[in-house]
Formats: sequence, C-alpha cells, structure tokens
Amino acid sequence: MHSPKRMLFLDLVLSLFRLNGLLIAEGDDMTEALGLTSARWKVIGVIALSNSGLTVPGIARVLGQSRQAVQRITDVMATDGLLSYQSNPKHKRSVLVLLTEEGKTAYKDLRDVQDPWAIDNTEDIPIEELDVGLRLVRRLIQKFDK
Amino acid sequence: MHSPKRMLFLDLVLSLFRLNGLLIAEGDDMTEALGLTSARWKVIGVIALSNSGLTVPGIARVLGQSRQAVQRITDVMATDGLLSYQSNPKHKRSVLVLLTEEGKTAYKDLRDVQDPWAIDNTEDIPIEELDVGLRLVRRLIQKFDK
DNA sequence: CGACCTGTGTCAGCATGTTGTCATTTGACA
DNA sequence: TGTCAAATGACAACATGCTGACACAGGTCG
Repeated sequence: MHSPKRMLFLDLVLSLFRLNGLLIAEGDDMTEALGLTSARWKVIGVIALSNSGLTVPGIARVLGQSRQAVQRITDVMATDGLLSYQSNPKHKRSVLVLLTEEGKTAYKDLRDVQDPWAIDNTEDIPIEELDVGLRLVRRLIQKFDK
Repeated sequence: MHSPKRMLFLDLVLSLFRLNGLLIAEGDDMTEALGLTSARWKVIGVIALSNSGLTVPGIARVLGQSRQAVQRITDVMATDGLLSYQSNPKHKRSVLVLLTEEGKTAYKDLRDVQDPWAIDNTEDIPIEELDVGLRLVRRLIQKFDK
C-alpha cells in the first residue's frame, strides 16, 4: 500500500526519538551550572507552578511518569536542599513537596537561562509552525495516553 | 517580556518529553509479541535498510546514539539469534552486523504490525500537519545536533 | 619507518525511566 | 461500623541511555 502518511508518521516517530535525546542533552547543558539536570528541570517547574505544594504522585501525574521515578528525583533534590517535605493535613503518609528558598532561587536562575534559550531557538521559526507542531504533539499525546 | 513564541516552545519541549515516553510504551506494546522492544525496533530498522551490513558505530551514527548503547542492544539481539556478526574486510576488529533469517522474519512481522499502527494513528490527522510537524522536528534536530 | 590522530571494542559507573510487590493509609459503600 | 478497592511509600529488578577510560586498529604525514 502506497501510504505517504504512513511513511511520514514513522519518520516522525523516529525523528522524535532522536530529538528527545538531543533535548535532554540541551537541558543538561543548560542547567548544569545551576546544579540541576533535565529530570530536575521538569520536576522543579511543576512544583514552582503550584501554590500549596504537591504530593509526589501528583507531580508524577502531571508529568505522565511513574511516581517511583519522581520520588527518586525529589529525594535527591531534598538532600540537596532544593525541596522540602511538609506534612500533609489531608494524608498521614503522603507528604507535600515544596521549594525551599534555595529551590526558589534555583528556579529563578533556571528561568534566566531557559527563557533566552527558548527565544534564541525559535528566532527563525514562524509561530504558525510552532503552533501546528504543538497541537500535533498534543493530539498524539491524547491518542496514546489512555 | 511577553513572548508567545517562548511559551509555545517551552510547552512544546515539555510535551515532547511526555510524548517520547508514550511512544516508547507504544513501541514496547506493539513489538512485545515479536520478542522485540522499542530499542530493538530502532536498531533492526536501520540494519534492514542496509544491504551489505553496518558496523555498530555506524548504526549509532544513524540513530544519533552512543556506540556503547547500540553495542549492548546488538549483543543481546545476536544472542537471541536475530543478528549475526560478520568479519569486516575493511577493519580487523570492527565487524559488520547483519540480520539472520530469524531477524528478517522478525522485521517482516514488525512491518506487519507497525504499518497498520501508523495508518490507524494518522487517520484523523491531515497530511499537511504531519508534514509541518516533521519539518519542525527536523529543523530542531539540526539546530541541536552539532 | 615511526609518530600521531582518529575510530573501535570493551568495561565500568551513573542517571533516568519502567514494572512488580507488599504493607499501610484513605475513602467509599453495604 | 466493617469491609474492600484505590492510593501511597518503600524497596527491588531491570532496560535504556550517557560518559569516561584504556587498549588496539587504521590511516596520515614527518
């Protein structure tokens, strides 16, 4: 069967694997000076956007990852003083994760490198293409995230 | 600074992380019955497209991965009888990787599940969007792949 | 020929993700 | 109230990727 869509899609999938690896490397480079990594970049962003704190499984649900993977990251970040655990009035065992002052500073510093990085890398890309791309990615996420 | 492109791009990057995880899960599910995984799916595809065999570092260059990561995959696949190593006339130590008959069968079976999967998942997506998406991804790959 | 740089195989350590299992806590419901 | 399914924490095993380090192979150039 001669299906250009099929070939386009398979090409897209393999290219996405490649791009994912490159983005992780970019994130690691970008956050290295801040004592962060790509994995912590994702986690700290989710926590920073929450006002009253999130539980570890809550962060995992936002990121679409397993709670065990997130737990490992938060444990190390807590040891490093970026996060703190606070008792959760709604659950005896499941504590809330909050940014420490050091964590808030790290997040601000993160923004200071992340935003110029984003602007630089979209300089020559029309906003319409970014929009179509994002909508496509979201559509695929919805399709596969059952 | 009010930059919609910046926010679009950062949103896109985080969504790509999410989609990557989902695609790996999809690939694992899809190839499970064939004794493959997502990682082997990528490798077997590259080898199948080559006529005279590729070296391990050659596969790694095509995939944009480290030769060590590919070596580990090919070693397991060779143990499983999907691949065989053949002496390379051009290099005493760096052998060529070829598909065995079992490997060719696995690749054919892979195509039999991969192609319908691709067609199903692009049914409701206009080809223009796939095209814009693929070009965007490739542009980003080129940007980050120095 | 010999020096040197690059490519390759190999082993090790580490980061990040997955799944599975089991005990405990929560919350809903008969 | 008692029971039970779902959510959570904790630990383990494993897959997949990375980098570093070291020895050997190949090719270039003095």
